[in-house]
Amino acid sequence: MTAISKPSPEPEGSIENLSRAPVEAGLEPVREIRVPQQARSRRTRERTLEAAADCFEERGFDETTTDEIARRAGISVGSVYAYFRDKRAILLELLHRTIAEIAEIVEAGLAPGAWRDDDPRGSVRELVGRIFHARQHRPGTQRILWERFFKDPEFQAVMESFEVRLQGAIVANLERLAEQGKLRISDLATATYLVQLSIEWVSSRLLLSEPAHDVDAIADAASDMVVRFLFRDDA
Amino acid sequence: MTAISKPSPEPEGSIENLSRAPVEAGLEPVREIRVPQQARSRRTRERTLEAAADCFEERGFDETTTDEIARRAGISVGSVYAYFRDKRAILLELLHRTIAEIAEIVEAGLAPGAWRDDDPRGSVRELVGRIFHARQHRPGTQRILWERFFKDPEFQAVMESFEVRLQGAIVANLERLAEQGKLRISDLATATYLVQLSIEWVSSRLLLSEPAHDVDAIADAASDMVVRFLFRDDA
Amino acid sequence: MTAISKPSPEPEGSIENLSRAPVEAGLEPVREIRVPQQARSRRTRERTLEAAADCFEERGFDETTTDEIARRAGISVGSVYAYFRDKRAILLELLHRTIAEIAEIVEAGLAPGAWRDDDPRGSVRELVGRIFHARQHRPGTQRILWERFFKDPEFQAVMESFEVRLQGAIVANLERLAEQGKLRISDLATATYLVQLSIEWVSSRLLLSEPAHDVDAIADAASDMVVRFLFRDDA
Amino acid sequence: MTAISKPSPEPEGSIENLSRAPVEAGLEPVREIRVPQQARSRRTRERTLEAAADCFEERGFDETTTDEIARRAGISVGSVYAYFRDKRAILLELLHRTIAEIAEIVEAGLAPGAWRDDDPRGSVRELVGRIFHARQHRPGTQRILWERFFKDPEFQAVMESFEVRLQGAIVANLERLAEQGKLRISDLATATYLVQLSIEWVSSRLLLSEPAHDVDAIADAASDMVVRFLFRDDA
DNA sequence: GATGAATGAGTCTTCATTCAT
DNA sequence: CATGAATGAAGACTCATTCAT
Repeated sequence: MTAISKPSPEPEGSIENLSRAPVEAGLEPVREIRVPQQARSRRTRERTLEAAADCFEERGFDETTTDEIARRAGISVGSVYAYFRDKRAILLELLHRTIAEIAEIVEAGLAPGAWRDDDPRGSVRELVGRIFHARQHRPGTQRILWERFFKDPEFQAVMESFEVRLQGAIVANLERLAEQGKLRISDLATATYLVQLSIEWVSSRLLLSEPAHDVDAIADAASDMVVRFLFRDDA
Repeated sequence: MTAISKPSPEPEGSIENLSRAPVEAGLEPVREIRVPQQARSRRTRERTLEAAADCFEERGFDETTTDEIARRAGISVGSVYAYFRDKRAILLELLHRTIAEIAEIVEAGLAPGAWRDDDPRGSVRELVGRIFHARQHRPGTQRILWERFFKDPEFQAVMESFEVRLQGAIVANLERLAEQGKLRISDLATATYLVQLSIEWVSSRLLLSEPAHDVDAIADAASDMVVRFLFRDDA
Repeated sequence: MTAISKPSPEPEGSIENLSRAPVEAGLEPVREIRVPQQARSRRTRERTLEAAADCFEERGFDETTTDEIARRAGISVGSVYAYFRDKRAILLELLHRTIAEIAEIVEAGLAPGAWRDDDPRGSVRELVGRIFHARQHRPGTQRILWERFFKDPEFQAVMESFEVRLQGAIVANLERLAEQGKLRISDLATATYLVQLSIEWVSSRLLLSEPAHDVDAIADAASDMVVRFLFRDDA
Repeated sequence: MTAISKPSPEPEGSIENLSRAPVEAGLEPVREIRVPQQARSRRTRERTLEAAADCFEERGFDETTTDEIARRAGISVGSVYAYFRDKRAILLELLHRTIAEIAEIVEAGLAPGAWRDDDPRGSVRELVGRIFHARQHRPGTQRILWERFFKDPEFQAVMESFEVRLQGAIVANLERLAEQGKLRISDLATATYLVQLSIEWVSSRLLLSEPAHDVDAIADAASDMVVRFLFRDDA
């Protein structure tokens, strides 16, 4: 069984620490996690994250040992544990970074400049393109993150919170179109939920597949699906 | 679509931790896996599978020990290993069974009797309903299976091969409608791929969520999405 | 820091194992501790205890690794952990056994047959002799146990409960002598507390010392101290 | 009595885990331990000792990390190692200080002014009172020191050397009383050994106990025990 | 002088799997 | 056939100590 720490919020008390002074219960050790201030520190922390991402992608999360991460980062295990509570915390940070990167790419397609109310079709197509593009970034890491999604509530929560935010941004644009009478659907939230999950999943599955698929054709078709679902034909 | 049909016997190199078998390749230990003939044997094997499914759902695959499975099944570890090559083989069989159950439910909706060319909308809605229904069966196990899907190529292959079969069945029906000029799309394979993945994912995500969603409303909307994507308005 | 598990009564939940399925909190793994029924089992467990006692005496508790214990017992670490929750549990059992052995020797000196009301001096001297004798058994182990006494409340509690029992047995004899007017003290409990602690400590310290002391002379003197404290001169 | 005066510098072979110093004997690393001259240095060293004492009392010696000590003292780990060879050296200094404090209190009761040959009973009672009082100082630290006493020969040696000195001081007083024919015992050394150990132990055990005991009553009884053991009734 | 980043050997414990009884 | 005792490789994590800055 691989050692996995509990989702972060809770204090470490209930885990590991085997090492509990029987004499004085209640006082937890509270290992300090170093917050890098100097350049050397920051560099070490960064190298750890990169090395971990590489290892996770190559061998998987459970199959990667902290020793391997350290070796690959060219540092010692001790240093890994100076910056991260445990192995899971490293992946959790990779999740946050990955989502931030995806969000930046995708949400740019929903901003006023990018989204054009007068060309919903084009806007949808571009958004789909952005999502597909974002999912091509660090596919190995994204695979690991999906795997954790089903195992670890905190990972699930983080991903869902991003999805919700994204759906919110989409609904905001749709609401304007609704006022213009261009929409075919009335329950914007449900429709957006469906559309967002569908596009997300198709793009995620593409990154798992052998590159046999014609990604552009699929993006085109996906846009068609979304457009026909949401918009009146004369929109 | 990738559908690696890697025959079971080979140990999965990339899936460590699942079998700490001797490293020497070639000379397989050749432990005989019992194929139960008598009723009592079959019953024992069955109990083991049920016990394993319960354990996996409660604690997860990695977190379940073979001892727990044996204890829950009321047998000894040794007996577990008499019927299954290893722990992973148990989950693999659960995967096959789960897919068989889902397939039975879903493919019934594609059979001549159930699918009505004169009512594509209704047929789609019923199919969606069947998929949603199928995914509600043993949601815990399905969660575990998705988790493995991202870790283990064989699990991925098995699932994809079901998807391909399902898509084939859908395409078969669509082809008739295409001949009748009722379809809006031309690339049936791609469209079906999109539709199948989307519906599958939405239904899978519903089983992970708190039961806050209005499943019927989502099924309705999902049907709308599919119908508008595939069919001419006058179909 | 050496890993020490919490005193046994509490469930393992708050400790170690790291390995907690994040998905389903609350369900603890509960490693089964094997209760040996067959002869082979019992023998393995016994060998483990002996090996552990030897190791602890030679190197100390913290300095002994479970691997060393296993190696010395001629078994594998896994087997050690099959019979004992953790390293501390082994020492705890050694504590219980040691106390049982000491108790048997010492309490025999307080039984009706051994204790003679008509010869309090002789009875005290014999009791002191028994205590000194008992403390010479496995002195290395007793040293380790004293060390734990100051670190671990459960060890302290076990030892104190033996002391209390012993004091009770002494008081029972003194009460008869009190009725016969032979005692010089009135607060039997306090006097017994003093006497028991003093003799115990002197005998414990002797086992730590180089064998330079004249144990018999000290036992004689200790008896004198106790007798003069408790009994009238004409008793 | 054994009083091994092992000079500090040598690393204690049997006390592992206290110094993971290079194994090569002979070529000592010769890290300079700073002897503070200036007031600020002395203050820093002092703060470190206080911080360490606090930590040790709260969590125990093994459970306290040098980082914790440094943090609590408001300095860096490096500085701790500038003033102390290692963690053990800190506790060793606390031992010396504690003993010095106890000695001051107790030996004052044996000085000509305090000890009154014409009132042995009162003098004994006062001495017992002083010992009990001394043991109430920093009980947490004293608990840690007792724990080390059983683990570390140097700690044992230091404590025993104090005991020997104390016993010497007691014997010096008793010898005068012996000349006055007031003593009941002839082997002063043995008797003093017994008495010193007994009182020491009773007072030490009181500091471990819940404060349920009537300390004064116990001190009274302990004095009675000693007096009746040592002195003629008409003394 | 002081700092605190880095080191890495060392330990406990787990659990899939085997095989003697 | 079933049992369950035994195996032992493997891995996460700690922390005393050093030393470059």
